[in-house]
Amino acid sequence: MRPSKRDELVREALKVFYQGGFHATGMDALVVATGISKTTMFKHFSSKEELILAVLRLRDENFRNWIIRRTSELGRTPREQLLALFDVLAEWFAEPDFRGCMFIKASAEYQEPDHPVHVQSAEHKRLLFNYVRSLAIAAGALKPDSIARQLLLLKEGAIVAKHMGYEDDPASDAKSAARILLSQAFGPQAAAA
Amino acid sequence: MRPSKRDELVREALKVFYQGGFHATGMDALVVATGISKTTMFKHFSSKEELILAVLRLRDENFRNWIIRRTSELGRTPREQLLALFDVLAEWFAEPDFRGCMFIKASAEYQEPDHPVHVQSAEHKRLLFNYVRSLAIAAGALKPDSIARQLLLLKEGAIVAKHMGYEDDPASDAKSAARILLSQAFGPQAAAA
DNA sequence: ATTTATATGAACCGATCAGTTCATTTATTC
DNA sequence: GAATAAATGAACTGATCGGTTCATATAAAT
Repeated sequence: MRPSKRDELVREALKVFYQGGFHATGMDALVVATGISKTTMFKHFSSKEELILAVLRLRDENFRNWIIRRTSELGRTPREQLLALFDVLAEWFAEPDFRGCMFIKASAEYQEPDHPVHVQSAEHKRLLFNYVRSLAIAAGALKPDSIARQLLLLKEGAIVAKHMGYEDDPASDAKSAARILLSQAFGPQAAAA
Repeated sequence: MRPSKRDELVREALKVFYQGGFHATGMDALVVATGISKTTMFKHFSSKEELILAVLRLRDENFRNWIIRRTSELGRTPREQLLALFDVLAEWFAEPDFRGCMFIKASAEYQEPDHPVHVQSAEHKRLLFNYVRSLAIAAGALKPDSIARQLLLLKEGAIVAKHMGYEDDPASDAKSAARILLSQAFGPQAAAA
């Protein structure tokens, strides 16, 4: 079995759902957008929800790998990488097709706390937290969990602000706030990054 | 004209949309939930979208007034009120029916930047920013716009984290971060709040 | 009591929803 | 070239979507 059609469907559905939303995008719209027949779609996925879950899995993989790769490229030390998170954010915001965080939007459309889509969206945030915490630990932060949570609050806030469009450069605001928080996270006497 | 039915509809629709989402809540569901006939609904609002806009106007009024009142009650000085923002946030999160920010969710479902629902949701955030900035100015912050934006990034991030359920007490994390940012916002020599 | 405005129920509209059925076609593989 | 598997198009299901029509009923105001 060459799963190319299935993968192609998930890849294209990711784009369409990301731009158009989940409820607002019907399966027939996916047929038009992908050129894949509805029969084939429902042979690979027994429901729209399962397709959405597959899309979210791919998004998590792509997005998290990209974050890890770019922070590694932009920062030499773990502490620099923590700060570089917000430069990566700025790169993302600058993409012409930027439409906010797919997981925030997914959990906004599927609100019930134990809905599979909601649960899986939260899992992405936990995995990202694990990465940021590992950087904080490697950097020698006094309270790595705490600083990781705080930095990620800034990140989520910036994503929301950018997506809603009421702020011009939230990544820059988040970065300057992060710099202050980081300067406190290694003890009062620690040197700057 | 006694506009009681219209107001009653908007008040009830606010609850149902907030709990169930916009696309996922049909007009017939509102008929069941409110007991108001569909004929009457479309006599007051020419479309579902207009009803949603009226709901968002009410939400903005209620929510912003509540924030202003509670911060005033919890903090004596403007600077205390800036910090109290995050105690108000914690109160909100503790409400049993908490379901995140209605405006974040609305702009997640209506993504096009110039869609009326998206535009009006962003306007709510701007109005809230104006209030926080006025507190920062009254408190004598060096860069009131900057600190207001930073504090609001923490607020939005905390709302998202709480709604998605991947963090237990994001309001507390946001508050401790806010304390650090505030301590820098009045100059290196300024006393703590 | 009569006018005027507001609200009602229920049937109805065409469009779209997620999902199914089925006969046919296109590739792979041996 | 026969067998096997994957994909197709198109029609179809029943439910629901936002929104309309219309005749009736319920008020309040004069």
